[in-house]
Amino acid sequence: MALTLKDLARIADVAESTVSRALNNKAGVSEEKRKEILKLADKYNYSPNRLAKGLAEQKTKIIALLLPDLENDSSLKVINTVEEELEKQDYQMLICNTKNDLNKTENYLKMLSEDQIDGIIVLGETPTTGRLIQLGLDKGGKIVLIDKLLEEVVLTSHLIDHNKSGVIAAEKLFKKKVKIAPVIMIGEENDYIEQERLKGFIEKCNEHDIKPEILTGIKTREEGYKSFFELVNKIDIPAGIFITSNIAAIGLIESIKTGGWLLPEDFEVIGCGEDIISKISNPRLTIIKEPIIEMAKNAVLNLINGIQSESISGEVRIYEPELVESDSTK
Amino acid sequence: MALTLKDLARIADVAESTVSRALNNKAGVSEEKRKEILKLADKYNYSPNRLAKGLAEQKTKIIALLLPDLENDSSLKVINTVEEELEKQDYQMLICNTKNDLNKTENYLKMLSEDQIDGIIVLGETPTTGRLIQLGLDKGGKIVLIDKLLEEVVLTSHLIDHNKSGVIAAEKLFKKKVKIAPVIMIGEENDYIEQERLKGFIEKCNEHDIKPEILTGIKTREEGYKSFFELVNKIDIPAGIFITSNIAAIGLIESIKTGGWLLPEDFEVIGCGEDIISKISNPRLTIIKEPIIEMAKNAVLNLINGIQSESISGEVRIYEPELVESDSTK
DNA sequence: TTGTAAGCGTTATCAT
DNA sequence: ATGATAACGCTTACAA
Repeated sequence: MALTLKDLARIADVAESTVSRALNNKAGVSEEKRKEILKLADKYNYSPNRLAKGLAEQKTKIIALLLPDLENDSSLKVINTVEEELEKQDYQMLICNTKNDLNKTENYLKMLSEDQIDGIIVLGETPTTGRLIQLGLDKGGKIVLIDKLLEEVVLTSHLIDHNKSGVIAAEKLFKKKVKIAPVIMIGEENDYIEQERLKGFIEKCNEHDIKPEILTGIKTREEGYKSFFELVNKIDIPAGIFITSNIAAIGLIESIKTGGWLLPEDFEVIGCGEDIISKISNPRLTIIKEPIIEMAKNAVLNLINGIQSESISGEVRIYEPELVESDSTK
Repeated sequence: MALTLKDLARIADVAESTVSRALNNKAGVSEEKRKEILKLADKYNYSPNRLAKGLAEQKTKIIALLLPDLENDSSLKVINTVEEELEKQDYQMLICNTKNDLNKTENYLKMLSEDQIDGIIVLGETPTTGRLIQLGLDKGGKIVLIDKLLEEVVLTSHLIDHNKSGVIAAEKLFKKKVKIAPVIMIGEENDYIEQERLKGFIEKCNEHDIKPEILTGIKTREEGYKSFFELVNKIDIPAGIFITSNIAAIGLIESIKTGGWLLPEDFEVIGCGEDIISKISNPRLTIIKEPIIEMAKNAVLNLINGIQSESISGEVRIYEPELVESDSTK
């Protein structure tokens, strides 16, 4: 159907190897012949077959992105960034949504091992078993992690210092009203990330000799809304609140306003992660920003670098979250 | 490195063709041998090489999803749905973000034509030239469109009746206060989709012998906010507003409330598209829902069906938008 | 510089 | 039912 390299060789009346060299800018062809071949390739609109190339070269220039979900803004950001970086380098990306399901993950890993892909980027809570590393090792450990812990041989782990998030939030909430216990609202109680944030928050509070108020299981807008009333029953003085779920923050803000309190005058609120929600809340949410775009970018660079240099480093990079102030704090 | 079919054949002491038949459940192997081979394959953890398979079979079980951006919720929904459906059928997906850029698109199309992918799903405003069809024809026109117009041979076009969106919105806004001109706020003025919505809206208004108020260029939250004041200068009676950008709707709602008006009592607001924003607005936004998930699902089904049946139908399916009432209308 | 031929890991055709 | 072998489209020693 489509023109092949073989056809091109016949047309140019040279050997296939010569065409291959010419097309790939490799030494061993006279400039004269190369130009001629390139012209013909262009004229006949030749396009190489990646499968054949991959088979011969043992590399595909395709990498896979394993994600735990496709629900939130940050997944989208990562996809976006990874895609952008890959495209620059002529790589392509397969999206694998594991949905936090081990079966689906296994399934994908099996597919990927068949695909001869060059590398994998694993994001966040994607559940994995030993098979991940097994697969990786086949290709020389070309795996990069973003915000995920794994005691396995990987190229690079890009981690967020979630503890620091808690510290920063506590620090900010303390600034002006030292005597009031700040509040932290987290989602899943035994989630590693939430635990880290919580620890950092508590630590910082302890420095000030104060015990923070802790509410757990606040993930939805409704839970955010209700949590406020739960809160005002416990404490009667306005305070600062660090709430890790932005969607819950929306509910929280609503309930504060509904209750007749002023924001940020009475209650300061800090969210976590810069997404669309934090931008459209009213007032706009002050947040602890996690540099996921930078992380994703570096992840891709690391991966491609690792693929091309055949090295297995096993490096760990820690990224610091950062306070981005908007109108929900003063 | 990894075990190949050839190795397996040697181990089982049979010909490669026999192993291939056994592995692929094809006729021509005794049950006895098949079982034996399957057991060995399992034991040695054999996994086929998709590249080689693809090369031999001339099909890859990979399809590409071309999108105009990776910014909004609906892109995410489509990715999510497409991925889900494909995974069921053991297909994989390459994400190609064209960013509404013809160069990037061309680039991708070139890559894709090298990839020997089995099909393409093109979403929305992805800019395309004749090369798309050219590429498609090579593989027999395995292209499916979602919410995109293209006068080219494709398998199926899945289109939203955007005109109807305008009609439904106008209808709803009219219901109770027949004498007041409803308002429509759209974004890009010469965007096809917005034009259709506008036309439908105007048509319906005309049925009631009323000229609607039309505001264009309302895309951001800020524009939504300001548009309200622009509006109250023109009309002095509370009215209903159909605003096609949800993010702008957030601004609009804010300004209405800031202005001291009640919502939905004074101003009814209808948005477009069911995304996270419409759910977290306060009050929750009544919207014209476009069935993109259903469309995406059907698109995948169509595509895979088309790939397997080698047919080129050229069908068009129209999807009707639907009013989903929340609290911003009464 | 150029060509020949083997090899990448499968499937498919044709004998046996 | 089974096996040998060509074919898929490319790269890459090795020869010439």
